[in-house]
This record gives sequence, structure tokens and C-alpha cells, in this order.
Amino acid sequence: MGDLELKPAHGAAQDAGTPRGRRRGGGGALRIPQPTIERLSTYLQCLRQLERTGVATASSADIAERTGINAAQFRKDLSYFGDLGTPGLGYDVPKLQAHLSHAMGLREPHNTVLVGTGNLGAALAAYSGFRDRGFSIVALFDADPDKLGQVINGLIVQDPDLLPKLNADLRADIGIICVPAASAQIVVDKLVAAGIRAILNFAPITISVRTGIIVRNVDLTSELEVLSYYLRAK
Amino acid sequence: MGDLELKPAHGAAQDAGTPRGRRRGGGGALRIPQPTIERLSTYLQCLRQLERTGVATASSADIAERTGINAAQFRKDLSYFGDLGTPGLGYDVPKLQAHLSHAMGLREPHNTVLVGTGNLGAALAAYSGFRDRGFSIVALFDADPDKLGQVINGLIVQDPDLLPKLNADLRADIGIICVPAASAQIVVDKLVAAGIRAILNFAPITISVRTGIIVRNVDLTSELEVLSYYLRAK
DNA sequence: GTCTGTGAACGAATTCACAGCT
DNA sequence: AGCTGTGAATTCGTTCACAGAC
Repeated sequence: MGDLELKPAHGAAQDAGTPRGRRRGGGGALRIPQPTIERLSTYLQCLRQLERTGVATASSADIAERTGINAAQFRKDLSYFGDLGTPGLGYDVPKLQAHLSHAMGLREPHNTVLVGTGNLGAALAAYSGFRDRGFSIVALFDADPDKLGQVINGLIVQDPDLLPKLNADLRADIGIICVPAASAQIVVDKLVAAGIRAILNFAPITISVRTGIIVRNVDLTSELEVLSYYLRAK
Repeated sequence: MGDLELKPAHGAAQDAGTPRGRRRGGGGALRIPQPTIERLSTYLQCLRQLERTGVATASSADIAERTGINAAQFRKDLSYFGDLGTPGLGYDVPKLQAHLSHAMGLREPHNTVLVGTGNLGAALAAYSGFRDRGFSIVALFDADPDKLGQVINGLIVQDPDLLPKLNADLRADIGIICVPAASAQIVVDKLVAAGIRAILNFAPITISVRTGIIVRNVDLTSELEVLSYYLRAK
């Protein structure tokens, strides 16, 4: 009671507690369903590829064929963002790509910090795909004294206790957690104290954050367990 | 036309085309919603931890508090599997854990093969969490001649063309794809040809599989993009 | 009194189907 | 004719609320 309202964050992305969500800020743009946001990223992936191939125009049916997402679904998803297509013709690929990128906040790059430089953490730190899409990892942290000072992909592994101090300069808004389950909550608290507002959590445990902090969980073993379910009984 | 019915697999897990899904096989056990299956894995995570801590019994409210999932949701999810709790008391933790493990097909271990031993692939190959939970990676593949013969975590990196031959012995049913987007579909086809029935795809592209093959996509950049969306406008 | 299991109510998301623009 | 944008219909999932078990 009265200790600042912590909440276990379940589900893909959870802003731990927007009341029951009607509109945003002062404006009035209506709330967009989370499944739509997730598909947007898929559309972008597809559009970037079409752009690379030099395709100028695509219909909702074209996109549907390439992504496996229903064409009506695609059009409905886009309708949240205004009239982006041309009846009889389809969508201008580069224009749509730019528009969606903007809508997703991908116009300017995001700085991220990563905590936990074990196998997975080190691999992500070295993964170029993040930077290519505008997510730069700008600092690495690990509580293990053996790892401190180690250099991975040009970044020095530092003490997580330095997070608040260092992030005052770095201004990262996303934190990636790759520590064991047992230390995940401690790390979460340090990230939040450092001003991090969004967390990508790879630790296989439910973490708690205060209202306004966004959490997304990726549990790799869980993914395999779901596959196992669909494999069973045969 | 007529080339054996390929389908882009969108969404978390997709058995590419069960008609419109009423019941399964001959039995009659009713279809369980995919969100339920995904939460089951979360419950298991929680139950294993409770078990380690020596907690013998937990109510749906206890689980709700720990996982952030609504208590009624938990009870409804479990109700698909029969009466597992005791009114007035709650759930027997070890018993429920065992029952859910069984229901998810986690009773005996699964063999998996991993294709693509770049940063991410190598990290997953070395990750002990998979084996601990019954998913053993039993073979590694990479088309890059420089990587062939390399040893990672005790396994030799082999040519993906050997997949069908080798998997005749290995009998893996799950394949993990960690190759670049450009080669993902080729790898998918080789995995399926080798008898793999479920795929965990880390390549940021939509892959196509024939009916009956289960695909789950994990797109790490997409996860960051979704966070970006919720960070924008502030 | 406590807590489960579940029908019923509700709410959310997908898909249909068509009016209207090019 | 071709394709978008969208209200209406449908399907699906969640939450409520309570009867019944302990």
C-alpha cells in the first residue's frame, strides 16, 4: 500500500497502467490497438524490401501476399493514420514507408543501454541489425567483476551502479536486460532510476515497473515451449 | 498454382492452415486459444520458481500477483485442462507444474537443430537455458565455408545441405533459424525437407511453409520498434 | 469464510462487403 | 475495372459475478 504503485508487467508491451485508455495527450488521436502496432513493424519490413527491389507501388493484396496478413486488416491498420493509398492504384511504397516510420517514432535514432554481457547480451551488443535500424547500443553494463572493463564491439563493460550517472549524458531511453532471472528486478530498478522509459527484457521472469514505464518481454525458452505444445499429440 | 500450397506464416505461431479450426484429431478435446498457450508458459515459469522456494500451494490470486495476469484469466486458462485446483484452498504447486508441463508436451526432451552461427546463433548454441528446460541443440549448420568445421559448445558447424541426411538419425523436430533475411527461405525449405515440423525464426522476414509446419517469429528489431512507438510523442 | 470453475456479459480485434474514388 | 477506406457483422478473448466445493 502506498509504495508508489509497482506493477508486474505482463504481455507483450505494457504501459503499466494507462487508466482504461481512451485518447492520448491533449490532441485526440484515437488509441491504436497493440496488434496493429506490432503489424506495422511487419509492414515496414516488407516495404523496406520492396523499396530495395525498386517497387514503386503496391496494393493491399500485394502486401497481404508477402506478409501473410489479410488485406482488409492491412487497410484497416493503415486507416488509423489517415488516407495513405490511392483507390484504383494502391500505395506508394517509399511514401508509405516514410509515413509509417514517422508514425512509429523511427525518424530519429534511439540510444539504448544493455545490461548483462553473457552469451546473449554480448551477441546483441555485436549485432549490427540494431544500429542499421536506428537503435544504437551506447553503453554496456555487467555486475560481474570479471566482465568489468572487458571491451565488446568497441564498448567497455561498466558497473550497473554507474547507470544513473552515465545516462545523464547518454540520454538513452531504452534498456535491454540480458541478466539471469535472479538479478533482473534489481537491474530494472537501476534502469528506471537512470531515466530509462522502455525496457526489452530477455530475463525469464516477470518484472515490475511503475506506471509509465513500457516493458516488452522476450522469453526464448517460452517460444520453444509454445512450439512444443503444437508439436505434441502426433 | 498447384505447387503444393505454400503460405507465408504470419503471427506468433501459425500452423499454416488448419481449416478454420474446430476440434483436433479424432478425439474431441476442444481447441485452446493461442494466448492461453502462451500464458501457460508464463504460469510454468512462475510455478517452477514457487516450487524452488518450497511453496506447496498457491491460489489463483497468488499467481495473478506474481505474473500480472488476471486471476480469472488464470482459472479460465486452466479450466481447459480439467479441474486442477481445490476450492477453498488453491492449487498444489508441484502437481500443477507437472500437469501443465505434460499438457505442453514438455515431458520428454526435444531435439533441435540451429542454422546460422553468426553472433546470435552462436550465442543461442552456447545458451544453457535451452538444455535446462529440455531443448537440446544437437547440430549446428552454416553455409559460410569459413564457419564450416568450427566448434561451438562442443558441436561442429556443418553444411546445411547435409540436414536431411543427418536428421534421419538426429530426429530433431524443431529448427532454429539465425541466418540473414536473404537466406532464410532457403534454410526453411531445407529444414522442412529434413523432417523438421516446427521453426523458430529469428530472420527478419516472412517465411513460407506448407500446411502443418509451425512457425514462430522472433524479430528483435521489431521489438525495439514497438517500444519506440510507445515512447514517441513525449 | 475462502477459493475454484464457469456461464454470461462485455469488450476487442478481425473479416466481410460495399460505397465511392481514380 | 481496380482498389481504397470503413461501417457492420462476426469472431475471438477477457473479465465479471456467482453457484458450489471445501
